[in-house]
Amino acid sequence: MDPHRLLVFREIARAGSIAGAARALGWTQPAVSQHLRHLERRAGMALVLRRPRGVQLTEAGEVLLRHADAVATRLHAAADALDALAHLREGTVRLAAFPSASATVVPAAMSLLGGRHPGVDVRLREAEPPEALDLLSAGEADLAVTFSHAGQEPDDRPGLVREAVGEDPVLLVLPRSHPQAVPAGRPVELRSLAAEKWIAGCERCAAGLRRACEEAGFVPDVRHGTDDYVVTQALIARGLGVGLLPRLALDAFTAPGVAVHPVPGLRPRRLHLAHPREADQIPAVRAAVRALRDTLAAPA
Amino acid sequence: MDPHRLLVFREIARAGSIAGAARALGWTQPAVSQHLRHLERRAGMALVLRRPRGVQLTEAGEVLLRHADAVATRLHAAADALDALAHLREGTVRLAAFPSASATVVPAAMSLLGGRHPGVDVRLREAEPPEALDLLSAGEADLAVTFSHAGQEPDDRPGLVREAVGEDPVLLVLPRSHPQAVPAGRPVELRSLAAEKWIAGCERCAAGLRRACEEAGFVPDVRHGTDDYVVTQALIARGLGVGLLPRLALDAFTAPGVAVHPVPGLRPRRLHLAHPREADQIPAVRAAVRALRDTLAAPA
DNA sequence: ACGACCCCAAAGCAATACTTATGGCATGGA
DNA sequence: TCCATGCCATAAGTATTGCTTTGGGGTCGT
Repeated sequence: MDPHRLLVFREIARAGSIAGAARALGWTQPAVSQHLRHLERRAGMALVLRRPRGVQLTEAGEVLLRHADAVATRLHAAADALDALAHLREGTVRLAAFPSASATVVPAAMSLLGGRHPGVDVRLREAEPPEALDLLSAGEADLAVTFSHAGQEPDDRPGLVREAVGEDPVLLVLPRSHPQAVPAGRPVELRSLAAEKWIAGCERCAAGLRRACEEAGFVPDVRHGTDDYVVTQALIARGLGVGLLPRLALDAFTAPGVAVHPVPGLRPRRLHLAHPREADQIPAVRAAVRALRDTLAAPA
Repeated sequence: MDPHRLLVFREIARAGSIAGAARALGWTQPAVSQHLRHLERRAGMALVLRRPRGVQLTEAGEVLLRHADAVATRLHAAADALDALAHLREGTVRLAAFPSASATVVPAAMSLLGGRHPGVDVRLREAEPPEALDLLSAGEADLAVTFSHAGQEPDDRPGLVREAVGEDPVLLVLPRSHPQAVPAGRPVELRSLAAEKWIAGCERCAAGLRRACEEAGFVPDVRHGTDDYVVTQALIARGLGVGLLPRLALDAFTAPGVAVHPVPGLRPRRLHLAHPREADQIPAVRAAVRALRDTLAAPA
């Protein structure tokens, strides 16, 4: 049952004649006539009776017409649904982002996106960069916000593309009672902290810390490790060590008992968006990328 | 939204890969690839993500798939419905027949048809031949049982075809008390009734009567006219006249007070089936024609 | 009786759809 | 590491399909 012919048949029924259908379709009369002939041959019976002023549907024709109408309705519905997705009246983006971004720039970007395209739905899933890329590879996420520390080669995965969207300065976090914590906000050289006990973050952040210390000429004495920046600050506030935290984490939360200081020469971590190579052919994803770009480009 | 491509897309989704869909369809891989490309171009966005082991549907692809499934289901339903009509598991025949046939051969034929094809539904409408042909021309009936009296040219209408299916002898009906009514069933010459009062049937039957009398050498004295054979016999039984009635009418009903006699040389009326020219391309009509033919060919 | 309007059939041409041929990319095993 | 395999895309060629052209028959109005 060729669906194209079915739609032609629908035009015949609507026009009441083959010639009328041809006019409606912008074709010649024999073109429509042939389609009808093929349909009738496949059906094994007459679908219309040829009368002087046009055609009249047989019972089979009436039956077929109902199905043709249903098909046509579905086709229109399909086109409308795609149109809604194309024009961002609908759509879903499954977004994976690391915690400190999920608490800061991502909500801001979601808000921006929601203002631009109210119909687009974002589903956020918190994931550290490696897991986030896993989600992309597995097809369980459409878009990921990731970071990589200075000197680290961000992992490239087949099929995924990465876009640098900004930097996130890494700052020194001291106990408020620390001798170097005054005056507030003064730059502190890393090498002056060679004797401190350190609290490292996640594996990738710990690697970033070690590399920075190595460049400063010492090996850090890492006593504790946690990828939770609230925990890190709690430890620091109690004087159990010092640490490095990116600004996004501190934007999300700064403990009362800690002091934050810039470290001259300490390179920021770089922020990335990642998604499957063809995902920028998905309007909702493209819009989400734009919203995240715009948010990250704007001054904090 | 080209429905053919939509079905190809459905195969892609089912197979999980373009190459798999091509195998399922018996095509080469680029053929399917091109269909998908066209769909995506018209949609304005990606419908699948190309991955090393196949493709993964995007949100738009999932949406489209649902519509494609609905379309495919409808197409199958349409094919099934036509198949049911083609194989006479379903179907309707709108039959028009004149009264005396409606009371005799038509019920018999309907019963025969019902035994052969229980799913086929016959809707009978009683109509004298001219009206029956009108119904055919107007598309309000599919098949008509008509008659024409000897010497009458049966009216041919454009677009309709006629088939002779038998004869119906015309018999003389006398009051039982009539002098010529004994012995029962003896042949009676028409000219011996020249002095009688006559009761005529419908217009066409009255014309048949006049013609028969003319051939017998007299003009009948027509006192009453009715196309109802029960009324006719009631009048005859009361001695208000004599008349001619076809055997089908008498098969349907014979009044107690009348006697029936053959008339030598009186030509029978001819029975016809009529239908639109292409209506024999309708299985249910064809089956009804066969049933009527078989019934009329069989001995009463 | 003619012209207008339906319809069908056959043959020609052009757009579409599929094939062939080739290359890129990712995965898995020798 | 490299080759083999399976996925995909692109480009060009071919063949079918689908539409047009042309010609002819029938019915209905003026």
